[in-house]
Amino acid sequence: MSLKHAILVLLEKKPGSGYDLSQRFKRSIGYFWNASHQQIYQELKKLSQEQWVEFEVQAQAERPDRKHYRISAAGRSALKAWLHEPAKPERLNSELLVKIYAAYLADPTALLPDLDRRIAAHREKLDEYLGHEPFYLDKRGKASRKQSLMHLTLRYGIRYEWNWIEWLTEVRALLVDEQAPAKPMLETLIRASSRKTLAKR
Amino acid sequence: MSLKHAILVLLEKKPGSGYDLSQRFKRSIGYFWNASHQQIYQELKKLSQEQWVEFEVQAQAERPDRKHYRISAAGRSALKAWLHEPAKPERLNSELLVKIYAAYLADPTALLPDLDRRIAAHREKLDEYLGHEPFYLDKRGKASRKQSLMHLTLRYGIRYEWNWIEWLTEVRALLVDEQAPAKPMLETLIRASSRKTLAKR
DNA sequence: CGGATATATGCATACAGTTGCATATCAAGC
DNA sequence: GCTTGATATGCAACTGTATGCATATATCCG
Repeated sequence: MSLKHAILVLLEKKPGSGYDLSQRFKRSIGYFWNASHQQIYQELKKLSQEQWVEFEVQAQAERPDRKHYRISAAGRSALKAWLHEPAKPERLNSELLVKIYAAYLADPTALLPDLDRRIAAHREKLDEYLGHEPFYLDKRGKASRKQSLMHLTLRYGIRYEWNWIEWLTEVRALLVDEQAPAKPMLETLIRASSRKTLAKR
Repeated sequence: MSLKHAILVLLEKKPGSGYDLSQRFKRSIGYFWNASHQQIYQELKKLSQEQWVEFEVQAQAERPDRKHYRISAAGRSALKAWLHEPAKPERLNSELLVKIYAAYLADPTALLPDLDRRIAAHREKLDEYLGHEPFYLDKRGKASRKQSLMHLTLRYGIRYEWNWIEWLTEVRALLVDEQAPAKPMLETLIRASSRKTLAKR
């Protein structure tokens, strides 16, 4: 499980409450990890039982009390140890892909609402992420390794969203026009690049 | 949950045993859905309780008995109904990305074994998927909608693996050379393409 | 004045997915 | 002869994630 570690990383960068963390999951690192507030609160409880985080209650006038969490020394070394452990292979399970694979069973337009909703959602995220990038591009050259790594994770998010948009647009074209889509440029690139890497080996 | 529906789709295409299904998950549609044999057997049990699938036991000499499953009429209409329901938004959680985000805490080479393992795994899958594609390309023009849809899901798999390879290679370069990677061509394409779509709206 | 949204935390339950184990046969390789 | 791997199915226990509910205050908007 790495929700534990995702929380530890966030707290290592900056302490905060469960609520703060859920905002940060939504607003800043959503391009590689998502967590609901319930998961976060439960995980923080476990983490403080393990002594990997500490907290102090902050009473607030006219606002509910906050538990201000920060990572402990034990938590910090657990994080470092985790970085040296092998990661388990990613597992891809996409409901939408299953639907598209099965789409021949229904009429061609049945999936259009889903497709359009998803394309719009990915466009929105892409815009958001592209809006974050100038921050990193501005300080090129003088960027620290930490900054460069954060930038790369953002670029993963950009690639991911863009990939979905391109592909879903192809699928949409097939369902609407009832014909195979024109071969997009990227496909050619993929094949060219992969032939190169294949030749190299 | 769509493991249920993934199984129904597979049985709709071709009946078979739990073992057969686990092979098909591994070998043919792994580019969008993965399931372990335990999950499959449990799900098949539930599906036959719901009367969405039927089975007959086939005794085999010198091999364990098989349960040969096929989809029922009720299962087929459940599948069709499901196609018209909205899909829930995809949720992205990548352990490796969390590690890369946190990599500044350890020495730069700590993640290299993970990266190399993952790059090799994605290359292997990419090769496998590229090997499947000629089958679809050969019958272009005379391909049915069903075939085209299957082809598109394969292309998703190809894009997915390629995307990982490209990006992981950038990350590796940063960790090894301790410098920001050269801006790859794709990144430029992404930005160009997105500006177009932004302008269109 | 009512409804939506933001702040702030949490419990209980259900469902999904993983891990470890168990059983049984046969073929291939060392 | 022994191990490994493929065929074939399954239980039990555990971990992880999702869903629904509960509470409390304040602000913003119409």
